[in-house]
Amino acid sequence: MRIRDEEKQRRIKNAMVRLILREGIDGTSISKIAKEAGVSPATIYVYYDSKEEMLADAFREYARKPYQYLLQLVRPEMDGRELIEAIVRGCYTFSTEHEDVFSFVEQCSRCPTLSAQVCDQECSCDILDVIHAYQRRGEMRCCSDWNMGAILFAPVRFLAMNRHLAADQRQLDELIQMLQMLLLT
Amino acid sequence: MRIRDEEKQRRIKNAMVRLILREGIDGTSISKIAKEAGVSPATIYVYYDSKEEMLADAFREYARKPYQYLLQLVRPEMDGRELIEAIVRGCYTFSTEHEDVFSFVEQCSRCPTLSAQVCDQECSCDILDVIHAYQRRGEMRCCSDWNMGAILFAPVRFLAMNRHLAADQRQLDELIQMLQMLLLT
Amino acid sequence: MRIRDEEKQRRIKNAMVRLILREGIDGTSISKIAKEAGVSPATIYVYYDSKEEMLADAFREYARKPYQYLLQLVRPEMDGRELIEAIVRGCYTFSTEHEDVFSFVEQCSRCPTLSAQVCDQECSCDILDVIHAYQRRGEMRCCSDWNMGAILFAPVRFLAMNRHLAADQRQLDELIQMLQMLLLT
Amino acid sequence: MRIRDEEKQRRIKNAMVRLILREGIDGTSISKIAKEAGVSPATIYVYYDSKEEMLADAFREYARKPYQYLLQLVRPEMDGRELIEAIVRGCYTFSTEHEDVFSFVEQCSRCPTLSAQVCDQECSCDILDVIHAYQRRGEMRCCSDWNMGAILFAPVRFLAMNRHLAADQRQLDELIQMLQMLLLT
DNA sequence: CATGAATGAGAATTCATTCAT
DNA sequence: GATGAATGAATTCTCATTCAT
Repeated sequence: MRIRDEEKQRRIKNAMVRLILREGIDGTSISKIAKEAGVSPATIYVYYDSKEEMLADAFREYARKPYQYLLQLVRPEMDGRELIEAIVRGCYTFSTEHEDVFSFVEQCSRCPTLSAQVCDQECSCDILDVIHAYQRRGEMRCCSDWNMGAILFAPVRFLAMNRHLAADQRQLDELIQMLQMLLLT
Repeated sequence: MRIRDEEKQRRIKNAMVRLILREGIDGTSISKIAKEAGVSPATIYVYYDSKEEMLADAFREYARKPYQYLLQLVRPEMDGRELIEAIVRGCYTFSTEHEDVFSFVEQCSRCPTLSAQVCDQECSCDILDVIHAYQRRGEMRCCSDWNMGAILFAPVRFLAMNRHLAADQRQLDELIQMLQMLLLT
Repeated sequence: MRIRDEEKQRRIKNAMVRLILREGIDGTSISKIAKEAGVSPATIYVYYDSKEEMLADAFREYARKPYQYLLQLVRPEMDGRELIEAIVRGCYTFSTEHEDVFSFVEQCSRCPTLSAQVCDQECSCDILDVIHAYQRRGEMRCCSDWNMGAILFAPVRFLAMNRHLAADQRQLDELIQMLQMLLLT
Repeated sequence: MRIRDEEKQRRIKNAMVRLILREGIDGTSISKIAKEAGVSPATIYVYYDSKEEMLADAFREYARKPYQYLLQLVRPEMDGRELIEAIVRGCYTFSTEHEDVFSFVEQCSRCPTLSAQVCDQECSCDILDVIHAYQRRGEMRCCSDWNMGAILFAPVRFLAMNRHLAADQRQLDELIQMLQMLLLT
């Protein structure tokens, strides 16, 4: 018996995400994914019951990725100012270094048939917990988690999305400054 | 004769946008659109050369819609505080009252094969001009247009997107307050 | 607009029935049918929503055919003896002259996913009505319709099915004689 | 070791027959059979070279079953009247108690790619031999074996097939009476 | 012997588009 | 201009079978 190959499943997922970056969800078919991953289309159905399920599964996994990335960056010794910079800059860096994952998650979260799979709030809860500590210590302004997420992540993602037209480092620096102004006490 | 034609083209566009809200771009086919619009698939090709072109055309048109909606709301006699409230609340209201258009634009702007069709900056230029006036008068903080757009529109859209999980009026009020704090001088 | 072609639908049905005679229901695919009918596989879906529906529709139509064939053969001036001969011999002749339809109906009526589509009793009701008249006149033995059908049609179909191994004219003559003996008064 | 093997082969066959009752020959695949039997698809190929061969083998085995069942029922001390009743009623009972086998054999014998595997005449030869004895003793009417089979088995199978619509015990009693009338001397 | 993984071939069906009227 | 019919190409997914362990 051939043993189930975790690495092959990874290859399939990666191929899918890469393709969706290039051609969009609606331009990405099972057979293209199979070709990109170097497996047979039928093999994909060894690992997933349907295309829908494959997308949902990857969405659920990758939606956490940017927040996990941020968690690695924040250090307890940072003050509030540094925290905000780390988060916003980290968010931007992730989007550029993993633009496939970034684009994939952005597309999925707007897709009506997929968006229900993931609650952004839940994905960001760990990083929100970090922020809660700063809020309790009076270093950061208090507001609802939804607004904290909205303010901290949405604008920088907007910049990242338009980075080819617009954003350079100065843009990002300015945004960081503004958010520090707004969120620090 | 001419009137009837444009009315039909509108029906097609509306049907498309409605469908894309329900089933996503990749679940929306020409024949489904035709059925939803009550016309023959062939009729769609009287008005558009291809599906791609139809999407692009609608994207170009609808991307301006939320900003046109805002322009109607702002009045010269508003002060900065009122302007920000009008914009943010208007943005939210548009998303709920025209959720098909909102979802359509969100999906298209994340789709790699469509996003190049539209520069958000250009769509928002009129409302940005209004803001420029406030900035010149010293009523609003100066920052790059990209960041102004990022801060003013992205967070409220995030709330609108998650409105079924999260956002109620209080959430929105809080966001408005924060943005007033940040952007007023 | 091209006009809907009844003759094309006929060609599709005929192709299907011919193929099912040669290769059985489970050896008959849409693309084989399309090839046999000289149309594109997609064209079949202009006329039917699914393979299942196509089979069901044809089954419903063809299940009546052998009984309609019999109705043509029986004449009011026949006596009971002649009636039975006409029916049994007609049943056999139909099976040989339209072996595709015969085989198709036999296969469908044994298939669990199709058999519910057709009630044999209903298909044979006209010929049963003819028999009822003979029964009322005392020319034929009375029994339930189900048993009349069972006795009149099932044995001759069995012979027809095995005609390559077994049945010749003498066999059929013998069967007719026996049924006359049994059913005449 | 040997015993375990045969038990597994039996499980596979039973699973196949059960499935074919539920979903028909064309809805029954190797992997469904494997799942139903609780083995791996590959295991099936330990016992059979191909799906075709598996079907053919089972058909050859099961086609004899109803006649073996009848043989158990007939007793030398029966007179002709009792014999006919035993056969017809037995035939019916078998169809209800082993409806999977009954449906399987009915389906296979109508399937053009399988029917050649089995000659019904050969399967029924033992029970026909019993009847021959009664014929030689003058207790039963003489006719060809094909017609004897046609008359004795086909009608009751027809009733069994339609048992949910039609046949109850009274129906069966009537049929038995008619066949006694016809076949006894 | 037994197996889950793997797959080329093919299944049913849908797609975007064109045709003929 | 408008249409339902028609279709080649592509879609998702399943199949019978083989592989490697």
